[in-house]
Amino acid sequence: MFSIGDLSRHTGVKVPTIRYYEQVGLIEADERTEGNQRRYSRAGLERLGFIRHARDLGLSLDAIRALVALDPADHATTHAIAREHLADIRDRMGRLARLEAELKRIMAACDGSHDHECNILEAFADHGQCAHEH
Amino acid sequence: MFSIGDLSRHTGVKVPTIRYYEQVGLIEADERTEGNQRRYSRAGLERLGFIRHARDLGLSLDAIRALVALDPADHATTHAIAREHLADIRDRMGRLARLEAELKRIMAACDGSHDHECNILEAFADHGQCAHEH
DNA sequence: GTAATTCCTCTAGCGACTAGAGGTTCAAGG
DNA sequence: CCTTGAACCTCTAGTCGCTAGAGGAATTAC
Repeated sequence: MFSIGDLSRHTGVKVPTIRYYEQVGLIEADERTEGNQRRYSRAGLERLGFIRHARDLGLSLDAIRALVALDPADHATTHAIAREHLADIRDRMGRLARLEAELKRIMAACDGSHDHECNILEAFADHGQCAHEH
Repeated sequence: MFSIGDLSRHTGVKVPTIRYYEQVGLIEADERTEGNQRRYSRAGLERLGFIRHARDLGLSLDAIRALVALDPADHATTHAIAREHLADIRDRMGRLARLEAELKRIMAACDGSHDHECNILEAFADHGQCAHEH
C-alpha cells in the first residue's frame, strides 16, 4: 500500500493534484487508514501513471476519463480519441506557425532607429497589414 | 462617439469581453451617457483593435498591459517583449511537435486486431516506451 | 407611444490546477 | 512509551481569460 506522497514521488504528480483528480472522479484511494489517510494499491499507482502520461500528451481530463472508462478491446474508440487528439495538435501547430510568421514580419517592421514611434506598436495595432484572417 | 456594441462590431471583441477588459484596467470608456451607458472615442476604438490583434497573436493580457503602458519611443522594451513572445511560440511548437511524434508512435503500436487489449492504451500507460522526458 | 433592441450591474462558472489556513496522524528515534 | 517533525487531512479561495445568466434600465426605430 502506498501513501499519497508515495504516488506523487513515483509519478511526478503533485499531492494536491492527486486529491484534485479524486475530487473530479478520475481516481480513488483503495482504502483509508484509521486516521483517514489515503492508501493506494499498485493498480492505483499505475492508473495515476497512465493519467500523467496522457496529460503530458496534452489530453484533457475529459478525454482521459473516456479513455479509462473504455473497454480495452474497443480499438475503434481508442483510435478515434487518439486520432482526434492528433488532429487537434496539428491544428494548434498550424496556428502557432502562422503566429510565428506574423510576429517575425512585425518585428522586421521596426528598423531600430530612435527618432519615431516603434513600428512594432503600429504593426500590432494595424489589422490591415495582417496576412491571416481573424 | 461609439457605443460598446459599435466597438464590438468594429473589432470583433464581444461586448462582455470589452467590459471585462475595463474591469481589469485595459481600457476605459471616455464618457457615460445620462443613462450610464459607455461611450467611446475613435482612440478607444483603436486601442481595443490593438488589444484584439495582440490577443490574436497570443500575447497575454499582462504582456499587452506592458505594451500599452510603454513609451512609444522605447524600442528596446518593445522588441524585448516581442522577442520573448516569439521564443515562447517556438517553444510551444517544439513541444507540440514532440507530442505529435509520440502520438503517432503510440497509434502505430496498435495493429488493429481484435483479440487482445489495444496497445494504444498500454502505450499510454507505459512511461518507459516514451522517447521524450517528462 | 410602444416595442424591440441594446445596454447596465452583479454573480457564478469553465479547466486544471495551485496556495494557504488550520488542524490531525504517522513513523522514527530516544 | 513518548516526543518530534514530516506528512497528511479538509476546506476555501485564487489563477487566466473569458462566458453565461439573472434581473432590470436605457435607447432607438417605427
